[in-house]
Order: sequence, then structure tokens, then C-alpha cells
Amino acid sequence: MAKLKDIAQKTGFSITTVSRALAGYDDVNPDTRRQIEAVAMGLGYQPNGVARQLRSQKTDTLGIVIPSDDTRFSDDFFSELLMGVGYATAHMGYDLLVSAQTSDDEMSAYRRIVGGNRVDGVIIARTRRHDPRIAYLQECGHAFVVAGRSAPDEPSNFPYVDVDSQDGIGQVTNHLIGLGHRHIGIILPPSEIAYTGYRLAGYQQALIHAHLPYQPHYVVHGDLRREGGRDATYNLLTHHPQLTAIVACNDAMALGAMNTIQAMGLRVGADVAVTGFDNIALAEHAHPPLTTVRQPFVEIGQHLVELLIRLIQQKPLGESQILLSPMLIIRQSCGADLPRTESP
Amino acid sequence: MAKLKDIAQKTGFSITTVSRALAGYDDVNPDTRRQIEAVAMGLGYQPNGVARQLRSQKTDTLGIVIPSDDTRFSDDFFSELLMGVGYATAHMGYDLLVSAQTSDDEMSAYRRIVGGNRVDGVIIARTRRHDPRIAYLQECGHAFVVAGRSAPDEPSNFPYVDVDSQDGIGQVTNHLIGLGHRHIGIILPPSEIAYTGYRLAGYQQALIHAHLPYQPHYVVHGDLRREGGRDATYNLLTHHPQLTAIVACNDAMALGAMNTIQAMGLRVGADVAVTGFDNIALAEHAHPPLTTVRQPFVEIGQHLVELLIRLIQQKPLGESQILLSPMLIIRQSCGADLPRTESP
DNA sequence: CTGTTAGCGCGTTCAA
DNA sequence: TTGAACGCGCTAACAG
Repeated sequence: MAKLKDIAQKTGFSITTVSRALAGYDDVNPDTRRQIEAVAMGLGYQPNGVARQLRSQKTDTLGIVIPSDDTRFSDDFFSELLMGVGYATAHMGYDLLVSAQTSDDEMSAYRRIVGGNRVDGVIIARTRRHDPRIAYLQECGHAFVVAGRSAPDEPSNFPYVDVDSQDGIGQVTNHLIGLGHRHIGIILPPSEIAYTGYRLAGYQQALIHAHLPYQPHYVVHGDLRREGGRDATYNLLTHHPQLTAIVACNDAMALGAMNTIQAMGLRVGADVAVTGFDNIALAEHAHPPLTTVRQPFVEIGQHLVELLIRLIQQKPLGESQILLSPMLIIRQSCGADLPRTESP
Repeated sequence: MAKLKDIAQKTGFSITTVSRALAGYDDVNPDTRRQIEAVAMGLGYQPNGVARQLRSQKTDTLGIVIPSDDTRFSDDFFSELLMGVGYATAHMGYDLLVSAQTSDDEMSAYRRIVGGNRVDGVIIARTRRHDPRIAYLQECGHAFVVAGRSAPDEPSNFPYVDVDSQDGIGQVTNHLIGLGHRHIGIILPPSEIAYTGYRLAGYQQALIHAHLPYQPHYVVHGDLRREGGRDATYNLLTHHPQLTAIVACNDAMALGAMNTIQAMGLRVGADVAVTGFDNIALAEHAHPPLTTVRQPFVEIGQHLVELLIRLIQQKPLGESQILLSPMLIIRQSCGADLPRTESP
């Protein structure tokens, strides 16, 4: 690869002059510039990004770490978010450094990327309770934004973008209640995930609002994957056959729920209604189509990236904690055609 | 962030010694090393990755560019590939620099990443005819691997991983023929995509093998997205109502085909059978479930990354052109329940 | 308008 | 066993 030095030698000017000519400084003789530009073009000169980064102490690169070995949580969510973030990043003229964590030590990826000055800012996704990543980034003062607030009982003293999932789960639960369901189970995410509390709260609130009793044993946890939905549904339905509806806290688990229901010889949407949450594109094509809450990943990614870049560039932040309103998408998996009767 | 210099000052040793102590050289006094390590730990020292890269002239980073503005091609394929590649990359101890191209000039992203020495190697996906990216990388001698061979009539003189889609489309077409279908349409990708030729060949070959005539007007092109499948199907069915089956060359277009069929008042799988290709997870949940050919993206990503890293590290390559066998996945969307009669 | 000097943080000579 | 000097490629401050 051609370097400034090569162009300097070939034109007879100094490295500095070449640098300034190509950088568009106006204290360069137009003629000199033309010569230099011609030679640069001829050599196919491309500035060395790494050297620039070292010199300027910035990378114009954002970082994101996706879980890898911890197979429990590696689902479609990250691939959707990744695309959203990727496009937004490019649109803002930044690059994206993706580091899948590989070892058992989650933080090492962050230390390498952040402490190693590889990126100007980091996006954290799927917040957990007492999230060590947030603690680390706050401590070392590095720029970061988060997809998802802290749990309800923890402070969220950082910039984030989140969907109001309490409202979302409230909406689906209400929807089920409105259809006549009285015994509604819910499959929550693992309790260490920060948003779990919001989803439980949405469920509870809807019940209270409808003067229905809250039954703690109608609440189970799944691992966010299809398998988790299957197991959880099996547990729910064997112990509580009176359930006529199940709220799954993401679409992958909703699909798992459907599998189990069918495997148990029941009819989805007739014997047991199922709803999801997430906008994993699958929901639209599920059979029967899945009533769900839409998470606009592209929009989330865009907000995250814009927020982060504003942070990096020290521009005024405006709103730095963004809560998007979820949208209930009603499809035919709720058993709307089957009015329920009260059971004791 | 703490630097070598800081540790040097605090311990009283020189930067050089600190560097060597932390790098694990054996010409360091054990006692000195302990001191230095202690201080490094205390300061939370993290080596500056950028400086290292500049010094060592390598980045331990792989690059991939995903199309962005050219909305025609930005479908689920890249998000699936990205996850596969991301995990494999991490597993090999590398990072992944994702650059979504933003401007109209596709090559600028490659020049920045590759010419700018930001990555040790690049993964190219979705090969096109006369692909300028491949020409560029060959010319500048940078390490790269490709997901997908060149078109049948062009040389593939580079390392690649591909699925034998000729065989795959042959399998689905055979499957349809075996079910009694005699008038089978096909929705191909745009002709500038390299694998289009293989898929057409697979279709033709299956027809020939069954002594069925090849009708050029049964062949149309779609843009790889749902909309493309819709339009193409509409054209096929309005001009050739005798068609009883449609082979879509990816699952997104297959879903679009289903939409159109239903919108025209026909029944998917009964009046018109549909098959796909790709392993976009959607196929499994389509209604009715879609017979399709599975592309193992995770495996592809793994092969690509391993190949590329071996290339970078100048290790023996072994097989550098890998052709994976596709697997036909039969689900119920082929109208298996409806035996056909010959039509003139 | 142009060139010299200096340094970003690190690793690798070579000499002590 | 340790340290001083050098350079990776680039840009910024200062002289001339």
C-alpha cells in the first residue's frame, strides 16, 4: 500500500505538505496540490486508518458485544438489533466493531475493545440486574448507550433506549381479558434480565385493572429460546389445565408454546391462546399468526447510534432516555372466535 | 487509561522492561515482573490496541461489508450470515469489523477498510457477475474469502464457500415433478447475481431428466425480497394459469409468492405449490410450512472464517474451495395431497 | 506556501 | 537483566 512517504518521494515534496494537500488545507499551492493529487491517485493512495486512529485518538467506530457461548440468550434478538445498529452506524459515517464474546469471562471482550481504545463508544444490549458491563463503563468513563433500562428497582442513570414493555405486556394481557380469558399464564424471561420486572408488572396491572386475581403459580420463566417456551408451557399446562391463554415474553418462546400446545393435542388459538412480544419476523408467519407486540428494532438501533454519537461528539444530548411506545399487533392466535365462560 | 509509561513511572523501571514483563518474556527478573504485574493490575492496565496494530501491522480483525442503501438486496440473508460469521470469528480469537455501505459508491467502503489497513482479511458475500470487489482485492493482494462462487461462465480463482444450489434447486424441482406437477414456474434472483445461473441450471436439468419441456416464459426474476416474489408470482400466474407449482429461489420470495397466491383467491399447496431455498427461519413457520432447501449459515460462516484466518496466517490451506451439499426439507406446501393430471 | 520537529503507544532491535 | 533509541504512518505546532 502506498504511504504518504511514497508520494512525498515521488513528488519531491515533504511528507507534511503531502498530508496537508490531501487533507484539503488551503495553505497549499494549487499547483502543488494538483501534482500531489495526481500522484496519489496514480498510486491508489489510501490513508492508513490505524495510524490516523493512533494520532487522532479517535476511531470513528462503535462497538457492540454479542453473547456467544452463553447459548441460553443467543437468539434472534441480537441479529435483528445488529442489523438495525449496523445500518444506522453506517448512515452516520461510523464503522461497527462486533465482538462476540467467546470465553467464560464476559468482561474481557469489553476490556479489550473499550480499554484498548478500539472504539469511541459502546452499545450494550439486554441489560441485566446489577449489570457489570454498565458498572465497568461508568467507572472508566467511556461513552456508552444501552438498549434497555435497568430493572424497576435499580437506578437507570445512563442514556438508554427502551420499549415500554410494561405497557406492551399490559396491552396483550388486556386483549386476552377482553376476549373472555380468565386464566392466563405468562412465560417470563429469566429473572436476571432487567426487563423481566416490567413485563411482570404489566401482566399484574392488567389483572388488577380487570379485578382478576393474580396467581403466582401462573407465572413461569423461560430461557428466551424456543425450547424454553416449550418447557415452560408444558409445566404450565400440566399443572394448570384450566389455563386458556399464555402470554410469552418473546416471540421465540411463543413459538415454543405453540409447539407444546399442539404436541399435547390441543389447538392453538382455540383451546389455548398464545401471544408473543418482540417483532421477531417469525411471529407474522407463525401458524396461526401470532398476536404480538412490535419492537421496532431498526428505530431502536437508530436512536441508540444517534445518542451514542452525540455523546461522543459532546453535542447536546436532548432526551437521553428514550422510551418507545409498543404497538399491539393483533393476529388470529388469540381464540377471538371462542368466547370463554367463567370457570370457578 | 493507564499506559505503559504510567506503569514505568510508578515502578521506576523503563517502558521497555514493563512491556517485556507484561508480554511474558523470560529475560525479566521474576521479582521485577511481580512488581510490574501488581502495578499493572492496580491501574487496570489495558494495552492500547490501536498502537499495537500500528506497530505489529496486524489487526486480528476480519472485515465484512453489508449492503445498505441498495435496498433491493438487503434481506435476511445478511443478518443470518453475520451471526454465523460473528460467532466463528470470536471463536477464533478475532474481532469483526462490520461496515454497512452507505453511499452510492460501493467500493469506497472496501477501500477504507482494506486499503486503510483496518482488517487482516475480508469476507465478501453474494458474489455478482464481474464482481468489482473481487477484482479489487485480487489486485491489491489482500486476503479475502468469498461466500458464493462466480457465475458458471466465469472463473472462480479464489477461495470460497458455497452451497451447491444447482443440486438444491434440482432437488426441489424433482420433488415437485415427483408429486405430479408438469407446469412449474421458477422465480430466479436478478441475473447479475452469480448463483442465478446455477439455480437455473438445476431447474433445467430436472426438467430434462424428466423429459419435460423447458419453457423459457416460465422463468422470471425477482429482487430477493418478499415484494419481488409477489410481483413475479402475479406475472407468472396471470400469463400462465396452467402453472401448478412455483420454485422460488429464496424463502423471502417464496413467502411473497404465497401472499400473491392467496390474494388471487387460490390455495397455497392445493392450487399452486410453492417451494423456497435458504433456511431463512421463516420458512419453517410459513403457512402452510414451506418445502425448502436448507443453507447452513452457521457452517458457512465457520468455514469462511477458518479459511480466511488460515490464509492470513499463511498456514496450509487444505481445500480452499468448499461446496456444501444442500439438504431438501420437505414440508406440506407442495400439494402432496393433490395428485395432478397431465394437461396438454 | 513549505519543511522541520515532535509525538500518539507500543514492541523490537542493540548495547550496556 | 535492563534501558535507550528507533520506527509503525500520520497530523499538528512552529519556523522560515
